[in-house]
Amino acid sequence: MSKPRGRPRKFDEQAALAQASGVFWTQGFTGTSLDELSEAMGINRPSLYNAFGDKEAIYRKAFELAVTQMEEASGEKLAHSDLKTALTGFYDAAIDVYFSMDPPVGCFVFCTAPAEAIAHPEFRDDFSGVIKHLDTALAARFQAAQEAGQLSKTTDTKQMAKLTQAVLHSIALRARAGEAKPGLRKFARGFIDMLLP
Amino acid sequence: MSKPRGRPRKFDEQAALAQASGVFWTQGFTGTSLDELSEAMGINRPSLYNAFGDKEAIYRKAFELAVTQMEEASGEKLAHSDLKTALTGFYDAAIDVYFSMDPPVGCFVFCTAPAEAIAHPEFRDDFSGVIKHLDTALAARFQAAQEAGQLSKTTDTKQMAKLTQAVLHSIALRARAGEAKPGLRKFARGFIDMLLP
DNA sequence: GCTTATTTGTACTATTTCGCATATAAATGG
DNA sequence: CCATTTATATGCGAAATAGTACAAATAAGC
Repeated sequence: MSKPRGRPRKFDEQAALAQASGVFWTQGFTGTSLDELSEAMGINRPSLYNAFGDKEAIYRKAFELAVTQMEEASGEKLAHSDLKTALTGFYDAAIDVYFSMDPPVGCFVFCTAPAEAIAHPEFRDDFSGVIKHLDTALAARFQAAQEAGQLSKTTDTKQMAKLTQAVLHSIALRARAGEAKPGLRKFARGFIDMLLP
Repeated sequence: MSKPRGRPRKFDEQAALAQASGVFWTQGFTGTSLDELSEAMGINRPSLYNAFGDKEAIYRKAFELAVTQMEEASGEKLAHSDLKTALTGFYDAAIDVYFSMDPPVGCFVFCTAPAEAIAHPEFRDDFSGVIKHLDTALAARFQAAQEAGQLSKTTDTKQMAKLTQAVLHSIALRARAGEAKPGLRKFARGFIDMLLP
């Protein structure tokens, strides 16, 4: 609890990472220079290394932060007791994030991260982890719905989870391609209606 | 028909672009240097500029080539008279492309291209064009199935096309995340079975 | 054979990039 | 007040990068 010994930091670590996240999000890992990061985070390069490590480490921490925020926002919506409401809220939350910048940039995880996944296996593992985590979260939600009698016992919850995530993937990509928000929301609703008539 | 005037080229334009496509595919636009391209294509830098233009121009031509090959392969499968066979072939063809390299790299269009779409609006338009083109092709295929009596007249063919493409998007991303081929084929088949019971 | 047209290859430049060395600043502990 | 610890700031340096100038090479046209 005692204050750290040396000169105090001039920046907030989380806020700085949030800035870094925004830059990586729009420009990608290789497309972002340390000078740009330094500028956006308000920290000069030597302090960056001191606080976060090299460029890869900064990227992974920024990525993790973006994922955490995303999972918290959508996870909350997904927990709603009514499945249809839960799914609608889940997609809407994601779409809101995809359109949170100007111009809209789509998804960090599903649009930016994949490009670096081949050259950087650690990035690929981070990326793969998000997909798997979401698979299990969605499958668990569908299983809960089955037990609550909102869903037929015969439906394959894992397959349904993958399909639900597929729609999210598509929305992410379409948002980055420049499609408008209402069309994407409509697409999500159409899918939900088909799933839960 | 007469032979061109000056010194003849030492390389085949299409083959060289195919090589460039492979490099961009795995490393992205910013992740690829002109030296790497020069090396992979077997053409030194000044000749690259002379033949194709700058790095952006090379990228767009390589992208276009990859898209064309992809659309030809999957379009052929999609044309099969039986809808179920057509869709199965469509996905299998795509999956084969996604696993055609070692290690498997997933999709150029849906995994690599999106990352550059914000910084390069021309790339975004190329990317967006593929999505729209596939939307119309799939919708047309479903409409044909309706007219052939293989599909209920009440189904929304456009929505169905988007859903079908969503599954493709997801397969592309999962392939890049490192998921294995059989699981992705199974996912596709599960979707088709759900669509056409 | 000579001119013209085009490609190739070497070499160059200006810029950007990452990472670090070194010195200075700002805090705590005693 | 002094030693210790940590952060900041300036700036260096080696490597990579995009793009180009220029001369040599290789063809066709006449």
